[in-house]
Amino acid sequence: MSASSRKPAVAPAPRGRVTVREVAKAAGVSMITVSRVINTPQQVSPATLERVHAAIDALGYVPNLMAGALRLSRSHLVMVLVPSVAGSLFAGMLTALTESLGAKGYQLMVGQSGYDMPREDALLRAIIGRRPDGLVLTGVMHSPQGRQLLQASGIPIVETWDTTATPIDMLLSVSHQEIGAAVSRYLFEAGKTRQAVLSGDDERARLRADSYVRTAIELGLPEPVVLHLPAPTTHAQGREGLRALQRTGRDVDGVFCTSDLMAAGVITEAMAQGLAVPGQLAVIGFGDMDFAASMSPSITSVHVDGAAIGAKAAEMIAARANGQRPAKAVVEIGFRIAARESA
Amino acid sequence: MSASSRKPAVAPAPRGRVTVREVAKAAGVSMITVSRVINTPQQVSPATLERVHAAIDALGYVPNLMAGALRLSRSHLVMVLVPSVAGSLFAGMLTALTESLGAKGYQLMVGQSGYDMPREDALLRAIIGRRPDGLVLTGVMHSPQGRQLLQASGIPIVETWDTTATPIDMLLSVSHQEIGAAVSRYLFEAGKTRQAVLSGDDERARLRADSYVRTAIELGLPEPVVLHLPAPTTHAQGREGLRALQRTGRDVDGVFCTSDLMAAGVITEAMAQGLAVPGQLAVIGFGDMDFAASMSPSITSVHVDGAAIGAKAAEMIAARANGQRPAKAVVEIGFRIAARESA
DNA sequence: CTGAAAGCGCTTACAG
DNA sequence: CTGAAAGCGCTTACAG
Repeated sequence: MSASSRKPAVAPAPRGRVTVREVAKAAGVSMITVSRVINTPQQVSPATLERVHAAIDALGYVPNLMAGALRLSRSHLVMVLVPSVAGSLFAGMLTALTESLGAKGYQLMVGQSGYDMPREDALLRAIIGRRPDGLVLTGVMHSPQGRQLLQASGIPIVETWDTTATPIDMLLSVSHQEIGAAVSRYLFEAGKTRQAVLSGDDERARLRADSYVRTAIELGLPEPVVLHLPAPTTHAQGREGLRALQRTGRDVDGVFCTSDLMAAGVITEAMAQGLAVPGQLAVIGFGDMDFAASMSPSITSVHVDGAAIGAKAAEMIAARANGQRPAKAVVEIGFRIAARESA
Repeated sequence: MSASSRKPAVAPAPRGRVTVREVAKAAGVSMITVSRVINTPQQVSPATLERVHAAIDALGYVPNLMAGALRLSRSHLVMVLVPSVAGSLFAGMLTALTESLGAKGYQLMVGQSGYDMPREDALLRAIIGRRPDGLVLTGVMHSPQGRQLLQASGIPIVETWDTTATPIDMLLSVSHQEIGAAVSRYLFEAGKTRQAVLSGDDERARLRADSYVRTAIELGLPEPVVLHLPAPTTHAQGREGLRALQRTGRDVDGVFCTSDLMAAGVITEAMAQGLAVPGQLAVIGFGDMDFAASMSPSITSVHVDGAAIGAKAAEMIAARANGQRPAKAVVEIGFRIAARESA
């Protein structure tokens, strides 16, 4: 008895699912032809095309994309890691990514990383293990182990919403340091000299807050009061934050909030107390959420073009997947302060 | 020359990626043993374990999850389709799904469907093609083709955030009809008899709005004014919506907004006009977003427990993936009106 | 405790 | 225009 006549070494996977094999049998053609009908129909005669399509419809065949991906080493999958899908800060980027990638034949898989870039390998391995054709990271990866794992994977990677001199691969750079400095200067030019900052305790918000403080000092102002609050920051934290600021006994005439939701909370609290905004208290937010322009008073906010980040990231990854190197591996995204009523 | 001595029929996939083969060679063991080190380490001797781990680390090996999934017909992937990742209405569900599924060894893939359940096959085929171990749909699928494709796929499916007598598979039921009716009654009991509704133009918002209108009529009130606005609805639409309502010339003392963001906009506009809320105009929102409780006036809003939906969906899918049938294929989620200052 | 062989479902360069 | 065979990277029941 030859070895190959043994009972199959492995129990077959649960049958019943339709595969190319069943379609081929039903249409009276080979599996190759079925594959061609799906991928390169121009190579198939009209009559065959019709027979195979009929079989596909009759059997409800949907090709297994994982098998194809394995064969071709192309998953047509791009992953993006955001701190939280809850916050709307990255909504513009996610929408642009979905649409730009969709147009290029990729699907987007959204993962949540929490508010700090994960230092443990687990999440990274789960990502690399799926062999995405690209990976978009919100923030830059600092952990040497993480960087090495990603670099070794060969996956095209775009780090964004932050900046670094040593990107893993490609970078869509946003300088929170410049943002913090610009906000302090903006308030200073508006005559606000007693500055404070309500900051989320995540890495990038801290960068904005620290730079804001440094700049105020450079401008010769008293050192701003800083309050750190757990990210993701909320409207309620804005209200409570203003009260906490007041409890410090320091007189404050301008507050930078590292999110618009917090800024709205500060304004709500200020108005409830009868404080004039911006007269007695100027407020600047971050993110330029939809509601910032439409509130009363409208909220002055730092605008970062998330849609541009998404579109650009999609482009870079698609280019790389096609074997091209992008024109530039590092692109500056920039920001602007949308000046409105609150400051 | 035998057929098998021909040059390989297919160009090999881009090499250089580390596979079990390389690890096995480096550790001086078989591929099977490497697989065991990763999946069932208790079956491997300590000495071998150590050698293989050393090889894995040295080579930076990360197992290809797609290959494993293909072999085992288990992707450990669950997909969820939401109208938009931008809106925060589903944030609680997404967070709960991510966490509950993560604890069970699944990864969540978030897809955007737009504000109506897709009628075209394209998206559905992209989903089924990935062979997820479960699928969570925001809303119910009406299209017969879509229903059939999904049913035939054999993928455990949870429809939610809506209700139907004929679920494809499992259902976490939310009745927008009951919600609309409850809101109209709530306003009526608060003495508001000249009711209006600002509704998104998506399917579920329409259900709430229509039921609200019917209920007001049943209560003997004049037929409410209805304004439909493009989803996803915004703060700015709330402000403009109130003005549009006023332009109809109808006197209104209670408005149901099918999102909290719109409700906040209506309140902003009312206050800008010097209207007392809720005295002259009561406002009720939907979604019970974080900020609803913290604004001033705080916003009365319909609360649906999204986190419960996420956790329950994860549980149902995991049970089904383990071959169990869930205790109940249909579970009522319910809602409550969080009574606050605005109504 | 360790290994050989088969197969998950697909696709492509070559031959006819 | 159509088909045979090999192989993408992994895992498992059986044998030793």
